[in-house]
Amino acid sequence: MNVQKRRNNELSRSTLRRQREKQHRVSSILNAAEKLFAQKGYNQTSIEEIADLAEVSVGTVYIHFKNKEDLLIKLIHEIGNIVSKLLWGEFEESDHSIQAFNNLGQIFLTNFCLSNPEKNIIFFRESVGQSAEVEEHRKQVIIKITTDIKERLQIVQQSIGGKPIPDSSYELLAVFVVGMFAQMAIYYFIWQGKPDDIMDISYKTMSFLFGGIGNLLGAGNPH
Amino acid sequence: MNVQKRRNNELSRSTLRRQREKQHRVSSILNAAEKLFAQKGYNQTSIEEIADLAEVSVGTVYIHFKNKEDLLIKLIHEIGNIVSKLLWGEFEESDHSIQAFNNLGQIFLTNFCLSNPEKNIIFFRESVGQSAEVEEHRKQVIIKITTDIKERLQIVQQSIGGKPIPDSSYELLAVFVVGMFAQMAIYYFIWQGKPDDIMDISYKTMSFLFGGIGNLLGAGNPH
Amino acid sequence: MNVQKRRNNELSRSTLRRQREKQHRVSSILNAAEKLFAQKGYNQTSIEEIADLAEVSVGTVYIHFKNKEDLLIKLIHEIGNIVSKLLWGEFEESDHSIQAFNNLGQIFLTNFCLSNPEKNIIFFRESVGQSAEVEEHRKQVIIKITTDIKERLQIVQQSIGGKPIPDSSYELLAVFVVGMFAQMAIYYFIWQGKPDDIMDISYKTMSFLFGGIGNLLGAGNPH
Amino acid sequence: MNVQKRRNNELSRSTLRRQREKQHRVSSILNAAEKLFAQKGYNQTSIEEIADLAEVSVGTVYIHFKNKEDLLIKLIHEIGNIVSKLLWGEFEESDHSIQAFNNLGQIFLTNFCLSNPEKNIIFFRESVGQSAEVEEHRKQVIIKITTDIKERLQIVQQSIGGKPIPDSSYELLAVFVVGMFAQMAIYYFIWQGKPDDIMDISYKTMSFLFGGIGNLLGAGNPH
DNA sequence: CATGAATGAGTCTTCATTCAT
DNA sequence: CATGAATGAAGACTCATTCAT
Repeated sequence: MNVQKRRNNELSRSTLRRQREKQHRVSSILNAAEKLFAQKGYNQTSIEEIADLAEVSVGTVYIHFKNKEDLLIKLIHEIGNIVSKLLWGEFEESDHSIQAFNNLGQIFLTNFCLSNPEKNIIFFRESVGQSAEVEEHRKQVIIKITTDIKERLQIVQQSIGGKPIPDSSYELLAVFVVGMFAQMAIYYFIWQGKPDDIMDISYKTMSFLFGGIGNLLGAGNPH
Repeated sequence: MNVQKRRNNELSRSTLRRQREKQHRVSSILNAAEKLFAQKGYNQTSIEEIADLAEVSVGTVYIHFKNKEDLLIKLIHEIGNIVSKLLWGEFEESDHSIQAFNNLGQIFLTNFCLSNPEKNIIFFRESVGQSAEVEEHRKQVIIKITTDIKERLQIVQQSIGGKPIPDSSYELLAVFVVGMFAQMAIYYFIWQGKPDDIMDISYKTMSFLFGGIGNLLGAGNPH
Repeated sequence: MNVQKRRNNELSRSTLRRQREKQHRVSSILNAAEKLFAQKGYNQTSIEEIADLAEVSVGTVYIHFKNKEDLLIKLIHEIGNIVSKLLWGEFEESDHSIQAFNNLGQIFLTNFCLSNPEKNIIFFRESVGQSAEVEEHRKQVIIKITTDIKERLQIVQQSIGGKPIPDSSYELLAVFVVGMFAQMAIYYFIWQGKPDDIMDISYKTMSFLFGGIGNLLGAGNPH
Repeated sequence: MNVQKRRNNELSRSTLRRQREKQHRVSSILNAAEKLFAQKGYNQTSIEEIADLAEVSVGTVYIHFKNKEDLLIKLIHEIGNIVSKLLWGEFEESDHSIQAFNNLGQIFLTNFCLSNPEKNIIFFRESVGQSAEVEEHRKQVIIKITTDIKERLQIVQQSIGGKPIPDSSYELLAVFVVGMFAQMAIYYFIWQGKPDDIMDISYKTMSFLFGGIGNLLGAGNPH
């Protein structure tokens, strides 16, 4: 093995290591930001605190993120992706029946709100009322989720052979669903410690939803 | 009219005028704060800007309000009272029937969200994600509204002779209602300019609600 | 008694009352200022607090005193006069002997430092390090006291027939005396609660002084 | 010299330079504060002015000092150390005889009051009557100096074989010495430009002191 | 790429002083 | 004279961002 080759190998190894380290650094910073934003609030958290908790320097934060806002925006999208995967990962593999919806509520409440209290706080509280830039990204993520729900509702409706209704009604329904779950996330998981019985709430939520959807879609009682 | 009497009248007039002026100043400041918080955002608005718009000095703001936070908190409670009066003023004079609920949605969307876009923005966006103090007051107001809705739901349920259900179910229902309307306020009135047809949305919302409530309360189809 | 006379009488009475009230108001304000300056410090006391404690309005303070500084300056001169009367009132009626000095130390420590802790604090702490204006007045008062002491020392020296020494030596002696008592006022009465035995300290102070003066004036042992 | 070694040297040099620069910045700021506090007064000096004079930014001042008060406190301790070194540096190397005290007065007046007019003003005027925090540190420094003097007096007394006297008498003596010199610092060096003849004053001061101490310690006439 | 000291614009807040009533 | 609400200049302090090493 000649010197050139050895060098190449070394570069290769070190490049990989650097990429790993870089990825690790970015994660550290995001995790630190998430923890502190949730704990102390976005405005009350300084970049220095984030850097300290992530065990990097202030300058390093600015290598990987444009500015403080950018940290929040990245967290918003990260959380949006997690929620999307959580909700649709299972759903896509299902029969797209109306019953498949049954699980989504419980998954959101258990696997998101309960399991990720800090993400919950950031998405439903700390990312609201900051700058126009942050608001824009939050809006995109929520509209994405709303649209996803709307499309699934349409699929389900078609699968059960319901009569066609205007697109705007599906949108409205999706807005309702998002609002209901957002409010539960705030009311039960941020303001109160956590609800007594998630399963019960989840069941009742679905019961409410089916009744409402059934009435709105004019498909009679969906069970 | 003798001198004594005239003097009394003069005192009375000047006292009244002072009170009017004081009230006017407080209102000016709150209006200016409301306008600027909605327009530029709470964090991006300085006390000096508020004072300028209200045509008072910076010091005067601090005579009537403890600090910047206090302005936001006062606005939150003011908006909470407005919403309460709007919703329950009419309802109390009604027969408390399930149909009386019909109007509430439309009133909220038309007389609050549409008529007071700045109050809407402040309550559903700018007052979120600030300090713990602000959050506490926002929480109080929303819990108040939620509790009010819960109690009305119970009254209506009793009036139609439905079978008794747990208190927590009414609370859950109220949380749903608040979440649905909050999300409509944000989605249709802050993010989009305004919905095409408020009447239609309002009608569909109630249809959804009746279906959902009916299903959840197990009272069969309420119509 | 005709109307005119009655009126005159009334005016006279009311004028007297007014003067009494005015004097009372000025005293109230000065007392309030003294108490608060000593308690919270000059810089940490606001005119509003002084007005509140004196049970007058903020505006009234400014009728009787040019500004906040003026309050402190008036207090400085008031205290200066009290100290002067305390020290020289008795001394003037004495035989101006060296023994007459004996009492002065004890009078200062007991009748000023111990009896007027607030005046002590204001004169030796709160009136120092403020503005050039305040400093100027404090300087005047202390130089007045220093000069008084110097003159008495000269009188005593003459009365015991000591040999003449330069004027500057008397001044130096007076500076020492002022410094010693000022430091006792601070050290024992402000920093420590109060000394264990004022009589003992007073006695030793005089013993020290007599020894020092005797040595400096070259008059041998003064007893 | 190989590369490795050069690199080490470079690191060493840059680290040293940084330390020098940091030390230099802290000194610049303290010097600027000292000059301005003495010239305009503590209250009349703004942080911005200090930063300007020190040729650093406002933020840099806050990197090295907690707040404005902290600047004054650091100056107080710095001055306290300078005075201590000035007084005891020479004394410790002496025979601890009563004559060794002779120089201390002159050293203080010449090498402190006359040579450091700004430090003199800060210690005896500007650091008085500010906040409780500042007062506490001033108290500590003066008590330290008083205790040092007291201990030296005891040593000298023992060295000349005087009869034992209570500890409190030494303390009182030390308080006198501090008070006399403090008052000279203020009277002659702050209020008057400077005394005509420091040597003469210094000589007389010691003469006074010896007489007073002699009398108080009951050791007879010390010459 | 990493560091972290330096920057300085930006803001809230205070409070002595004024003046219309 | 008395009042006390209004004034607004002044200043301490923060912290996101930069950049020389």
